[in-house]
Amino acid sequence: MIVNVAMLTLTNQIRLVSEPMTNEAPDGTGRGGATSRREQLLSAAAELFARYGFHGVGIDDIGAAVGISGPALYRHFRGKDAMLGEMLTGISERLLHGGRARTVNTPDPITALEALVAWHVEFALTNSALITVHLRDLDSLAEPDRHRVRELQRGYVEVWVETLLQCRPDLSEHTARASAHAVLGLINSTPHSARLDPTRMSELLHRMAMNALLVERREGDEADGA
Amino acid sequence: MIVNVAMLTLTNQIRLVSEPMTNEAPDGTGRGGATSRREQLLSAAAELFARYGFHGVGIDDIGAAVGISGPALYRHFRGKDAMLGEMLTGISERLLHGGRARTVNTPDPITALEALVAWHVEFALTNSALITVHLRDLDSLAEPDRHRVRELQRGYVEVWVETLLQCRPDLSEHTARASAHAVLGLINSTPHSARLDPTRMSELLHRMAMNALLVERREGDEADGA
DNA sequence: CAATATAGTTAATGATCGTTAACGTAGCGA
DNA sequence: TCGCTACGTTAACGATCATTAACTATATTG
Repeated sequence: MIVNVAMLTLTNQIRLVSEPMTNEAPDGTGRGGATSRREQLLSAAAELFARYGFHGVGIDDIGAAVGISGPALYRHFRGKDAMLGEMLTGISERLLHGGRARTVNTPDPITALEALVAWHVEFALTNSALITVHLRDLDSLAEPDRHRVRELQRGYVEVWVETLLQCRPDLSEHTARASAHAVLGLINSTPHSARLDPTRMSELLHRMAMNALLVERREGDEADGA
Repeated sequence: MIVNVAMLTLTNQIRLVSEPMTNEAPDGTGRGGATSRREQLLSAAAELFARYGFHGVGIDDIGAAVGISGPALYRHFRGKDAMLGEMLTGISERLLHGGRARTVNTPDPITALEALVAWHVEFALTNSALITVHLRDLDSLAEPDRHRVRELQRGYVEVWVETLLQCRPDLSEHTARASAHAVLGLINSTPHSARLDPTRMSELLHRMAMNALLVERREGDEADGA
């Protein structure tokens, strides 16, 4: 339904002729250095989910994207839902831990905020498919995973809110949270954007984000209390 | 699959008991003043598509959301695809025409940019479901509609780029386009955001957007030429 | 009042899709 | 060499879902 039929059959042909039959890590858990089948599948699925949405991608499409066909996927994942779950919890954990790591032991709040912005910009530019899926298909997740992802997301936003409040004591917590969401939206727009080269794009997003966050506001912002 | 079963059956009951059987506009094209069935269906579908994605919503879910059941939808639309098509072309046209209308006959470029920001902020706050669908399900569109929507989107971004370039002659066109996308991402983040009350939210987004756009840059931005 | 258009209903159909079953094979350790 | 495991394959199953068919009721109109 998605890729052309030529590619479906061709990849199979190619696999039989030229592929050295996965000589990387012996175990299926992907502990080895080279990219295991699991990682190949997750990466391909992320790309497909980003473009067509979770429900718009079939198991056969995912398999075909890495040169295997259809149900072979069940040798590596418990199912299609499990792939999405692993994908989203993975990205959420990486974001949260990266954000935390970059804000502790900083000399002053502004430096911490700069580090946070730099971290998210770098992540979004490097993993744009994951960013798209994480914005798009969270509600396609089954309950145990969805709750976990939401908690991780909340924690990540909390890192932003705390850092921002230290830079801007004039803001209410509500306003700081809304500002954080807005700037994350700005940075996460990269997948849809006409991109410059990575260096310029990174600089541009960084500067826009900092200036959006550090605007001086006039009187009466935190009047709404709780 | 989406709404609970109780609601599905209950709405049917309620319809039989209390609904005055659509006494608004006589024609099905929705020319009348009150909301016609078509508009009810479009609105409900937008909400559902926004939350679950186009492929995640069934025809029965859409019908149930307005108190009719399943295939009754085909009395108003040629199919599910046609609903999405109408939804996305509609929103894209409204955005483009609104943007154009607000930038002609402005005294100076900065005022035009303010008007553009105000327009998009107002639109995004008022139609957050449509914004989400339009970011999310464009690729679920069949070919004639998709092309049209993309052209309208491109035109809208072009309005932003032209206005921004008048305010910021120091920017290259590439940089202006990337900036426009980024600010649209900032404003479009509203659906995912912990919202303040509309007035404060609107002010916050407006101020953040203007400051993101009107940052003074240091030397050497437009050096990349074409 | 008959006729017709409008807007519903339920049942059936056909395609798609996730998942499982049954089976094959290459590599490897005892 | 004998099995065991990892990793594929294709075929079948069952559910879901968009769409169509067949039918009903209400309201307007000549």
